[in-house]
Formats: sequence, C-alpha cells, structure tokens
Amino acid sequence: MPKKNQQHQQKKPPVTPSPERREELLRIAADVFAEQGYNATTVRKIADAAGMLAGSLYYHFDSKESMLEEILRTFLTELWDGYDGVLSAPLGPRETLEALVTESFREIDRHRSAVAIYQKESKHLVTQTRFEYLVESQQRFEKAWLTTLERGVTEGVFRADLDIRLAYRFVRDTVWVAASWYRPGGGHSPEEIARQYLSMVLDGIAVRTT
Amino acid sequence: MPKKNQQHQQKKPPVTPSPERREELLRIAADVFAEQGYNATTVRKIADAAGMLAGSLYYHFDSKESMLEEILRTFLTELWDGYDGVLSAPLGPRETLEALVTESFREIDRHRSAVAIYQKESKHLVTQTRFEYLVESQQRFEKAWLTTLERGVTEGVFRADLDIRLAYRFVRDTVWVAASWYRPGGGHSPEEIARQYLSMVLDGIAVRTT
DNA sequence: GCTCTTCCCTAACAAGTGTTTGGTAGATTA
DNA sequence: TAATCTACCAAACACTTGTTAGGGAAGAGC
Repeated sequence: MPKKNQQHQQKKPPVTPSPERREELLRIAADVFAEQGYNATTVRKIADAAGMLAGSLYYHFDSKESMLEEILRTFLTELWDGYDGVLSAPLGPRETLEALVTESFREIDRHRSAVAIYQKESKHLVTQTRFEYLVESQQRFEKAWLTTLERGVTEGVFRADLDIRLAYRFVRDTVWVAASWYRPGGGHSPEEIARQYLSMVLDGIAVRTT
Repeated sequence: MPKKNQQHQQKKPPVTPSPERREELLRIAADVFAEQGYNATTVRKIADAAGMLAGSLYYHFDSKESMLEEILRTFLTELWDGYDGVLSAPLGPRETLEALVTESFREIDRHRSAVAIYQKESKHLVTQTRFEYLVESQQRFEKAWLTTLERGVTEGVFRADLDIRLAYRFVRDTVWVAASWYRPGGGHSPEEIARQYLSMVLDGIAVRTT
C-alpha cells in the first residue's frame, strides 16, 4: 500500500459524482471482492470489470478501503432494518428464531456478495478503528440470538441440555455460510431454504414433544 | 508478483534443508496465513515470525505458493487417513456420520490453521492447476457424505423428507466453520464438541422415534 | 458564443511485492 | 588444518500496488 496518507482525512471529492453511478460501481466492486477476496482484488481489476481505468475510480471514491467500508455498511444497515422489525414484534422465542433465520436468508439473497465479503474479511477488519461498527454490529447480533435462545430455554421450547453459546454459533454459522454456495435464481427461494434449514435446526433444538 | 518465471520449473534447491526446520517454518507460516489471509501475508511477515529475513525462507522453500501448497496437502493427507479408516469400517449410516464428524473435529484440533486457510482460500485456488488436488479431495468428500446420507435414508435412520444436497451442505458447513472460532485447550475437547454438534444435527436428521 | 459540471483518460509516483544472487559464520567431516 | 555443508544475512532485482495530478471530451445552462 503506497502513499502513507495522514489518517485524519476523510473528505476528498470537491466534485459531485452521481449516487447512481456510485451504487453501480459498488455492486461491481462487491462482486469482485467476493469472488477474489479483498486483498487479492486490485483496483485495476475493479476498473476492468466496470469498463474503465484504475485512476477513474478515484473520481467516485477516495480509496479502495472506502469502497469496502461502504459496501459493508450498506449491507449491515439494511440487515438491521429487517432484524429490528423482527425483534420488536411480539413473538415467542421459536417464532423469533424462525423469523430471524428467514430474514437472514432474504438478506443473503439480496446482498450475497456483501455477506461473502463480510464473512471472509471481518475477522481482520475489526482490529481497525475504521471498521469499529463491525464489532458493534457483531455484539448486537450475538445478544439478539443469545437472548432468543435463552428465552426459549426458560419457556421450555428449546432443549435445556445444550451449551447455549455452542448452539448460538451453530445456528449463526449454519445460516451465514449458505452465502458461500447460494446462487440467486437457483431453484430454491430464500424462504424455501429457510424452511428446510429451520426444519433441520429446530428439530434438534426444540424440545421433543414425544 | 515480480519475476515471471517459466512455469515448468518445480525443482530448485541443490542444497538439503532439514525436514524438521521445514516443518517448523510451515507451522509458523500456517499460523500467519490463517490469521491474516494468504494474500495479505507477505513473506517478510512470515520471516519476522520465524526470526529471520525474507530471503532466507528461499533456502527452505522455492516460493510462497509452495508453502501454501505443502500446508494444505499435508493437512488433506492426514484428513483422508482418518476418513478412510472410518469409511472402510463396517458401520451403519448413523455411526458413520458420527465417526466422520468426530474425526473432523479432531482434525480441526490438530490442524486449526490449515483448516482455516483451506476454508478461506480454497475457492480461488481450485482454478489453478497446481491445486487440482483440492478439487479431487472436495469431490471425494462430497461423495462420502452424500453416500452416507443416502444410505441412512434408505435404511430409515435419516429423515426422507429432506433435500439431501442441502442436508449435506448443512452438515459439512456446521462442522468446518467451527475452525473459525475453535481454540485448542479451551475447555471443550474435540470429542465433546463433536458430541454436542451431533446432538443438534442428528435430532434434526434422524427419524423421529416418537 | 461561453462557462460549468460530470465523468473519464493518460501518465506518472512512491511504497511494497516475491524472488535471486553472492557471501559468510559456524558446525561437521576428512 | 583444510574442505564441506548447513542455515542464514545483505542487498538488490523486476514488477505490482494504491493513489495522484493534469487534462479533455461531451453535454447543460446562460
């Protein structure tokens, strides 16, 4: 990474690029990031995919890292829009879990690339102050899931003999890794996949009704 | 990547580095690869972690990519040693699945870094002819799991109403993503984690005995 | 006509990349 | 003691990286 810029500089364009073009370029960049990995993706590859030259990207964005941040931030914002709707609804623990999983698969359907990037890169990114919001989101995420699971246990709809934190990671991972193989328009709708996943997960987590 | 070497050149050292030192350096490299990602890891970082200079690595290995290949190949070789033992044993489908999962968690315990690298990088690597063995391994892997699942369905121990391929990805992913958070010596033994995971997975896959 | 704005190109930069070449301190062998 | 071998260092190499500076074509508004 050349050019050691001073870190306290985040404004850049004195010009005004159109938001539509930005979004289009971000979609392209997200696809390349997801497929090749962030570090392996050069700005020249992104520019190629967009049909322009590397330097031209800097008319719209002030750095490669800014593109990554905007991609992830947009995704997380929309994700929490959906989650907050579910969490504020008066649902039982089982219904909450079902709704969260279904919502997650819908987000995977909509932001497949962003989800893939998030999974691959978030672990390194959280150390940078610029990506602190990832940690914050992660903590809210964990809290929402753990609370739902614990509520289910005390209400007797989830098995009490399970390690809650292990179950959390189990549910979390099974849902999100789907982004690595899911292809939109591939026979299964997000809702259908959610139904199947829930069928597998719940009949292991829900209390046996004999 | 500087130096466009001719591609048909794989022998290099006219000297004889000790295998013990190689193994030690590979363990170090694997840890750095796993933590930072392959592309984000420079040979200078590996050398730093090993307490030497970048160029010195080339006394033991002929390229950074060779290190990666040797790490993954060693892991897969040991993995299939364990798997083949399980698959050749006269076990029922349920016992086979249990043994495969348990064996997988043992491998995660032993080769945590290699597993993490495999998960992050294998998707891009499979396109290179040098890493064709990854594809081959992946196919054997899929076949072993699918066969076990199908056998379980026909023998009536696994639910017949599930999409087999979805169930395969479900089981596969739930097992291997554990490498992203598992820390050896952290309270849970591999066998204990396997037991808990199997409890969650099986009671969703196994036929209800009412 | 002229001026602004939008969007991209050309051409370069400084830092970082994997890798090579030649040398050398220290142990091992003759 | 001399020769050899092991394992590393020092210094460079050719190339790639993200990024910048200046310019220009096409259109809109006056």
